[in-house]
Amino acid sequence: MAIKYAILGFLSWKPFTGYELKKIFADALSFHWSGNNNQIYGTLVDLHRTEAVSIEVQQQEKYPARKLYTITDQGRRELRAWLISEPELPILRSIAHIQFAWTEGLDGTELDNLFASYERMIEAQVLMCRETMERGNLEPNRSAREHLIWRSINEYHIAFYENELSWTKTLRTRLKEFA
Amino acid sequence: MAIKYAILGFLSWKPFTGYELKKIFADALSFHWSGNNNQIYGTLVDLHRTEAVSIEVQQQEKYPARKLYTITDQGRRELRAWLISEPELPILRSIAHIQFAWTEGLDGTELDNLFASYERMIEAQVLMCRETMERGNLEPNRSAREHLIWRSINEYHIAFYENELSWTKTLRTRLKEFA
DNA sequence: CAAAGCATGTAAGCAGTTACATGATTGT
DNA sequence: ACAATCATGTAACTGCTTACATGCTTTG
Repeated sequence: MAIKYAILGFLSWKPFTGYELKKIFADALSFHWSGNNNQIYGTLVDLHRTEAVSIEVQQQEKYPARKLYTITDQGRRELRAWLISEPELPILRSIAHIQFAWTEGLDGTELDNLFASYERMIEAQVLMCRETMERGNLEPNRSAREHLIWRSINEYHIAFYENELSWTKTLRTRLKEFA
Repeated sequence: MAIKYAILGFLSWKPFTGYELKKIFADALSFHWSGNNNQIYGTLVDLHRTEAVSIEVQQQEKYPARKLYTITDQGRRELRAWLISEPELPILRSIAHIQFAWTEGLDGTELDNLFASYERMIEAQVLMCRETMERGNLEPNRSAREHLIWRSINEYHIAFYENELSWTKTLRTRLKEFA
């Protein structure tokens, strides 16, 4: 249940509504959830049930009422306990690599087409990441230390795709010898 | 349903039983499924229902009967169609990075402990990957081209964790300035 | 004598996704 | 007129995981 702590993290910065959190997750580079309602609204209900957050319902004239969630002391303690607990290993899953693994039956052109198509996708992804990052994806920025960490995490994400790209290019070049 | 094609891939190399496939997935570096029964036996039932594989039941004296699965022409066609289809983007999810993102409330020592613990985990993972790879994780090796692809995929996996390791070390060093 | 291996399969559950549902308001 | 934004929530589904269940055999 990591999304629980991702949400608690945002609320430890400042109060948000479910709708806002949903948008944050949908645009985020490094918070990898899709930002679907089920998970966010559900987790918020759960956090409220366990008294990790409190709710303030704000009536509005022109728009539907919004629920502003604020972290409680209990919530801060829970978050802190998680933060100092054993981290998890990162997970990498590359379906495309499985595709590549079983290409023995393809001829040179088919194989190169596959790699070319992959290269284009990764290239587009690198550009998208850069854009998202330059668009200055919202960030707490409460201290130089925090800023360094957030920038490093974002750069790591771009580097991941750039690395994938250069891997693909190298392999593709080397495969030309078999054409 | 990528595991379906991962299994079809292995069967396009040579026939296997469910039990063998399960072990293959459990030990594999680059086929990231846990190798749990539900998925493998279930997928095999499915592949048989759609006539992508045929079953030969082999009675044994001392051990339970085994079902040897062989790919059919239909199965080879399905696999081939998938192989030349649009690849998927690789997925990276690092719960630990979310942990790092919300450490503003930790003091220098707590933060360094967290990073140190992460560094140790990744180091262990790199070693494990190397071992798995050197133990010559089974590989079709039907041609120089195929061998190059498989080696590249394995090396990519190690490089992924090595890259994570150097990222962690760099960030950790830079964070010492804030201590 | 216990643990691991051979070999199959089932049950229960979590995490995450897309799509549906409502209904006013604002922008193109 | 149509789409998007604001704001909440629900339903149905996929993918994947751990754990359970059986029962014989081999190894430590």
